[in-house]
Amino acid sequence: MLELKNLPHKTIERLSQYRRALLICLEKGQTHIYSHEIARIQHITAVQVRRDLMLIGYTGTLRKGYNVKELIDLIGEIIDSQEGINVAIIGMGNLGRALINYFSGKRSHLKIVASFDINPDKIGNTMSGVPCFSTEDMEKVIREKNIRVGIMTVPADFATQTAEALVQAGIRGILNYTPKPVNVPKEVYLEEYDMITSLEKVAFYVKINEDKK
Amino acid sequence: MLELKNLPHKTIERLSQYRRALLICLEKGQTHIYSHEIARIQHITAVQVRRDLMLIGYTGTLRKGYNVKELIDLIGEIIDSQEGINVAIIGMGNLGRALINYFSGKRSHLKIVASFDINPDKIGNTMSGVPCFSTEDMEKVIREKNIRVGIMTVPADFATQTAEALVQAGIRGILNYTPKPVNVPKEVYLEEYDMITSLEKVAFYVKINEDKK
DNA sequence: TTAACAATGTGAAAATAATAACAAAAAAAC
DNA sequence: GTTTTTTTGTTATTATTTTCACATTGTTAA
Ligand SMILES: NC(=O)c1ccc[n+]([C@@H]2O[C@H](COP(=O)([O-])OP(=O)(O)OC[C@H]3O[C@@H](n4cnc5c(N)ncnc54)[C@H](O)[C@@H]3O)[C@@H](O)[C@H]2O)c1
Ligand SMILES: NC(=O)c1ccc[n+]([C@@H]2O[C@H](COP(=O)([O-])OP(=O)(O)OC[C@H]3O[C@@H](n4cnc5c(N)ncnc54)[C@H](O)[C@@H]3O)[C@@H](O)[C@H]2O)c1
Repeated sequence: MLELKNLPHKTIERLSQYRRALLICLEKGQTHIYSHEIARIQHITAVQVRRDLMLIGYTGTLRKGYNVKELIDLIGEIIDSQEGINVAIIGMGNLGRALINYFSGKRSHLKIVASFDINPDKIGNTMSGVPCFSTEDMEKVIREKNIRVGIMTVPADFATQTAEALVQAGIRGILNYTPKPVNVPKEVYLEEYDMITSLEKVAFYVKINEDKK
Repeated sequence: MLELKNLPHKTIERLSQYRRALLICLEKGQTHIYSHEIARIQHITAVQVRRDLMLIGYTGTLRKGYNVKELIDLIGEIIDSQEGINVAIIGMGNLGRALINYFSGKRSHLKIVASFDINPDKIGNTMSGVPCFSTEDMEKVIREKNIRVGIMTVPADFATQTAEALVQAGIRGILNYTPKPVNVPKEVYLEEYDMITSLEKVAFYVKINEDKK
């Protein structure tokens, strides 16, 4: 039997990316796609693509490639939850607003249903259909709306207390965009990302490439 | 001799993260730190930390741990360029503005010195000290200001043409925040990041954790 | 009809990354 | 002054991820 939890982490990330690319193909009316076409879009090898699809048990057609629609649906069955997942954004500053704009309407199974802030000017407003609540009501709203994932975009100084409040409220996953790493119990899945790390990595390899010459 | 280009990619990322944490320690007046303290902050093991530091040839003091100041400086010597790197942001929308705010004054060796847009309302403005130019002048400005890294935050439909223009202008590294993967010649270092992939990954592991019960 | 081609699927190998195990040594405790 | 503790540094081992190599099989074309 296909054991989802044994799928490599990297495969999960790539499946999300494949689907993103496949959705564009579908829109353009493309019905089939070869592994090497997916590979070229994602800057990886065709073998890698085929192996990932093998891992999720999808079989293409020889010489025709993979059925775009079918593959999108299968990836959905693998990585999405049947019942969808409600998401909240904590901290309606620049980044929080940018994310709400970006996500709104993008993925049907991931719904941003609430945002939170401490600034009274923001509380009570609605942005792209997402209402902003006071952080004081966080636990109540999270439970009422069955929010399972929180995206943290508060100032770094508030990262720790925000994570604690989210855990307290029974959140199941946190995506932390503040540059302050936070601690959560092991049953809460945590993903952290700092844009400065990415930029420093790019800068490092630019340096290396220049030195090579 | 220490061969920088042989450092594992993951080590580079972690070095950036270690430094971020160390800078906070330094601010607090902490002079030394143990490998297990760094490890706990980053949610990794102490061995991993020691191994990374071994790879860059840094030696701590037995029982005192690592000298915070020294380690910050050494990481700088490894991952920063001597002369600093000038950076541009292309697309001054929500995300572009958020990034400029976030980066400004954060890292002395990475300087955002220009932004670009096609919207006449934005061209000519300055944000956090960063002037906004027309994309028509991109090649000229990039060469004049010796900009080597570009951060793409334009709408996805303009991703391809923006990447081409950057390459044309002689850029050396691109950090692509649009959800559209782009192609660049191999001498240009490319890093792509899509927030939806991160969110879908969190959602997937939340699902898996719930199924386990 | 048959040979060449172009694609998938996968076991085996290689590369990369993380962890375990432990020696060495300074500091602390006794 | 000796033993215990604690921490670093590093080799060996294990785990994970990617790539190679090639069998398989429809399709195209000679
Ligand atoms: N701007 C970026 O591009 C960027 C990039 C990466 C990471 N970050 C990080 O993301 C975070 C947000 O960045 P930003 O530019 O949006 O900052 P911002 O100052 O614009 O927004 C922060 C928001 O959080 C609210 N807030 C403050 N304390 C709060 C609390 N305890 N609970 C809930 N809300 C609270 C503020 O009222 C404000 O609306 C920061 O930690 C920043 O370092 C930002
Ligand atoms: N908002 C987010 O949180 C978020 C997150 C991840 C990725 N993204 C992606 O980042 C990109 C920007 O997102 P956003 O929310 O800032 O969008 P936005 O619409 O607010 O901003 C886009 C900006 O780019 C400018 N622009 C348009 N065409 C351009 C061109 N050819 N050259 C230069 N500038 C041009 C526009 O004038 C505008 O200022 C999008 O591709 C989006 O998918 C956004």
